[in-house]
Amino acid sequence: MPELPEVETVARGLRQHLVGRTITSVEVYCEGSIATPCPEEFRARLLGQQVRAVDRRGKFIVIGLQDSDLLVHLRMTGQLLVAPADQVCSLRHVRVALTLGDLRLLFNDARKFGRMALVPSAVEWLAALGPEPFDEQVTASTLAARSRNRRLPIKSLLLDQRFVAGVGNIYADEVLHAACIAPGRLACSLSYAEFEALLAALRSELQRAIADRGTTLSDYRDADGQSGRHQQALRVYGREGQPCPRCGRPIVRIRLGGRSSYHCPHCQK
DNA sequence: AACCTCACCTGCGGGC
DNA sequence: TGCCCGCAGGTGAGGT
Repeated sequence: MPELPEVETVARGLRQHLVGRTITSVEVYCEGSIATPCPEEFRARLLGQQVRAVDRRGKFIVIGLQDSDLLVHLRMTGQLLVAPADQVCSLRHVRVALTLGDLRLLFNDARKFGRMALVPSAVEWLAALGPEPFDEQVTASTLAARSRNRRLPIKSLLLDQRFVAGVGNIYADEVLHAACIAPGRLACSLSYAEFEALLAALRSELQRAIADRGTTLSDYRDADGQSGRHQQALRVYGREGQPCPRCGRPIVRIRLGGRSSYHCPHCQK
């Protein structure tokens, strides 16, 4: 579920609480939630490490330690929550818990899709990820060039984390609506002007969602357990049958790449 | 190589 | 009330 704006919000909250603290205990309740290394090594290597920084890359949270990086991907239902270490925990799906002095960092994840990975270098581990949408090197020209031979729906390309990092199903639909582009259009068929509109929409939609601290449809919470408020600003996602905010005609849901896609067939061409 | 589908899990809401 | 079905924001393995 969490996409770039939600992960950014979580990372900011974690940064505030965790930077400078030292990991004093590690509890792994679900071994499958650790991608690498093995749980024993994961625990041993984390103990005593001080948190240097907390960042985001695409949909990954990067917790920078002294000699390694702890990566967290929340996938659909993952949450990273900070709570007082002495507080009784009422969460039902805690997979990993780290104690840092008098704080506890809880990785809660109902569907067990999320993963933690302790790696020597986040930059190397995430090298295959595409550029951040706010990176200056991303321009309408570079997007157009990289789409030239791509005969797949533009929405599918937006969801490909190697194309740009951080876009998921909700914001892909919102961005395409803002840019007046139909989700099923083949990527190679977009004009230069459409790539300009797409990039502008990508940046403004993500920025607005970050300002709203993300979209909460069900599970998403920030590091302090708070919901986002961008769900009220969504224009198409989840709004099948409701009027398009731009032209008033009904929003339509289609199936694209196995996922629900919401769009306005009248004003998205 | 490029693209598509499905499996991975669990929970929840709607229909019967 | 309770059961069953379909659906869910992400990703990558495997098939075409």
